[in-house]
Amino acid sequence: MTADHERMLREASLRVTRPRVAVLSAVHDEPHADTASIIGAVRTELGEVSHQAVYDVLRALTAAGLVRCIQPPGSPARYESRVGDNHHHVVCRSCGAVADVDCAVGATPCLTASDSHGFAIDEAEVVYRGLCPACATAAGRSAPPSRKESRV
Amino acid sequence: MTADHERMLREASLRVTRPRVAVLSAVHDEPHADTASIIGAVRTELGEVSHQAVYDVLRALTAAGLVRCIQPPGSPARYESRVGDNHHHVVCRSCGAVADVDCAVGATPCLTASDSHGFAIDEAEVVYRGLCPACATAAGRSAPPSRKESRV
DNA sequence: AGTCAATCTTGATTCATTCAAGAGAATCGG
DNA sequence: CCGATTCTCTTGAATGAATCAAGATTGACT
Repeated sequence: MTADHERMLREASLRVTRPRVAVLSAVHDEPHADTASIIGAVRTELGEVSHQAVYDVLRALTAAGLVRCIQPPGSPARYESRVGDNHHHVVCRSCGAVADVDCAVGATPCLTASDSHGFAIDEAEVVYRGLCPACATAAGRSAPPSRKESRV
Repeated sequence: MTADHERMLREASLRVTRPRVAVLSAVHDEPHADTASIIGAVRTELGEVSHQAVYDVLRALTAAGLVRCIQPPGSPARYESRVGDNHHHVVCRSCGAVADVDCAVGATPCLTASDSHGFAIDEAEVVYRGLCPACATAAGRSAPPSRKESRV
């Protein structure tokens, strides 16, 4: 429902425009979508929209805290709507799929650096790497599938 | 001391060429150097060397486990010579400086995800973000940081 | 030395992202 | 409701990292 998204924009003191609502919907509909997928989804809904607009919107939404940007190496930027909680990501080495991973229960061990070299650390992001179920079984018998889209 | 680096290459079954020795030296001399810096260092030592050669060499060295590639968001790829131990990195939000951070607890505590969604996780990389000492003091008196809450 | 395969050079290309300038639209005070 | 203001979108071009392709060199082994 777009009414929710409109309200989210207003509450974040952002102007409500159709590209913004569409981008927000796209990120909610397909978590971990990369920029190209988002542009595609927005254009499916609204017709032609400039990629520049999508980039601007994503930046504004990220700055407002409505979406979160993750940048896995070897993949374009991806966005997700889960914000404000402490969760990380696992990225498939083979196909690039991304899934959410809640932080290991307990004391968040890795967030306590032993020697911070004087850095004022305020955030830590953990990226797990491995094989997704599909690629793991595929690798067991033949060549793994080539890189494709993110899938929850 | 190029003799050591030559030996490292031979022990990894890699051909010993001047570009390779120079790249290996550069990575050892300047930890966390980005690709452009490495190209610069190599050219300072050898004269003109194609960037393609440096890319190829870095890939070969990474595959052989002689160097490690880290890819902080918003920065080109960086390389370091510390391999085989479990350590992570802290990246300055302001200037992009990178420093090593030893994992606080035990050997590989970060590999314990609470729910792996069936992924076969074999590695975890932790990226801490914050301000380096220089940028922290600079931000203290001039432009104050506009950062949001520190969500771990 | 001679041979072969790995490596480097040259040059072009892809891709994600950003920059710049102007047209257009959302919000707010009247 | 309406105009003014400011933010947002469109258009078009540019940047920068990294990759691809083809041919020339060169290291390693016999």
